[in-house]
Amino acid sequence: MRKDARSEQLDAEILSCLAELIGQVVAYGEKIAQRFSFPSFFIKALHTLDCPMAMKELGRRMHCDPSFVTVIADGLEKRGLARREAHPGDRRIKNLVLTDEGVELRQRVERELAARMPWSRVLDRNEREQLLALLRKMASADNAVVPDGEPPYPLAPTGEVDDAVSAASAGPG
Amino acid sequence: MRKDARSEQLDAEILSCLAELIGQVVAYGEKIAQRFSFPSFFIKALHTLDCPMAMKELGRRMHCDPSFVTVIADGLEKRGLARREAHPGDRRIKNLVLTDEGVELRQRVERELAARMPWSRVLDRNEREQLLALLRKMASADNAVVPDGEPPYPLAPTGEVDDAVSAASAGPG
DNA sequence: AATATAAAGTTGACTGACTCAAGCTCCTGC
DNA sequence: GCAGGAGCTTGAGTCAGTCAACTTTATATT
Repeated sequence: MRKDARSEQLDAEILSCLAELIGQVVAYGEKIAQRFSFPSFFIKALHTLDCPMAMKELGRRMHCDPSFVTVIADGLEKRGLARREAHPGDRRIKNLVLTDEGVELRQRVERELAARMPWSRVLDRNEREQLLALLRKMASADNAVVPDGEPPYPLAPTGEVDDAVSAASAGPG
Repeated sequence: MRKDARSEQLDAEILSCLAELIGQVVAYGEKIAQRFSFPSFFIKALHTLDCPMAMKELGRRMHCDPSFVTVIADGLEKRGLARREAHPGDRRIKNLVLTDEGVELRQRVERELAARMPWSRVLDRNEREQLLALLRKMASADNAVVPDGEPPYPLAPTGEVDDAVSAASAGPG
């Protein structure tokens, strides 16, 4: 069982490094939330809302109670960042849809976050491609189901680009 | 500016995948905490306490207020997992030291966590080595200072192994 | 068609993680 | 020896997040 023990050692070190990384990411998220002066779960919500989705689905993705999704939706709506829309065919469901303003803010936040993250600072292009490949493998292991039929929001990095981005965001798999 | 835009796109995708991964890690952490029936920040504390350290230092690493470290220390002490020890030379400082029981529990938790994590399940050995290298690079970018002079706690993966483990935990770099 | 069951969302009460301000003890510089 | 500051603690307070109960709508059974 030598190999297994070494393997566990490896996993443990990954966990340690990742824990630290998580700390950094969360800290940055909160800092940015403060700057925009709203609670940090709005950042999380904006990020998670990558396309129109039922409130239930948002709750699933954010690992939180449906009642809390109501709070989030209220907040986003009050600030004009999103609105509830009736689901055609099932009137129980309310789709949460970002407004233009919401999409714009989402882009800004994404870009600011991404720019400050360690991988943007210390990894070169090749390493980042490598990292993404590994992360994708892990992220898609458990869940990767998007209720298709809903178009994703654009994630245009800057106003200066047009073709490269749309091509990239179109085919992630 | 094409290259730059593509780069941002890459960073953004990394952030997305990582956000999902963080969700999974946190969720597992809470599940395990529930099983041991104590709050999940104890898990974090046990993990962070990889060697005796001042309460202040624990607070820094956990990104939380000193007063909350007091709560943590109280809890760990009450359960016999750690104790406060006077710092020789500065009586303001209290070193938080895991008891034998604490070290043992820490090992168990680490192993259970590590075993359930996505990288243990979907990445092969080579990929995990790759991942660790990348994570190390990022984690050490910001902070990587251990107040040396304090011995780290052992992280023996299992009880069935003896030599391989001690060798592995001795030289991680 | 009527009734039962269940799912999506909302509301209000509540818990508990976490912070802030103030205080105590001890160290350091003048 | 006193002023200021660091490390820790205490008590009060805040806010993120949950739980239980309810409304509305969909679906299954008879």
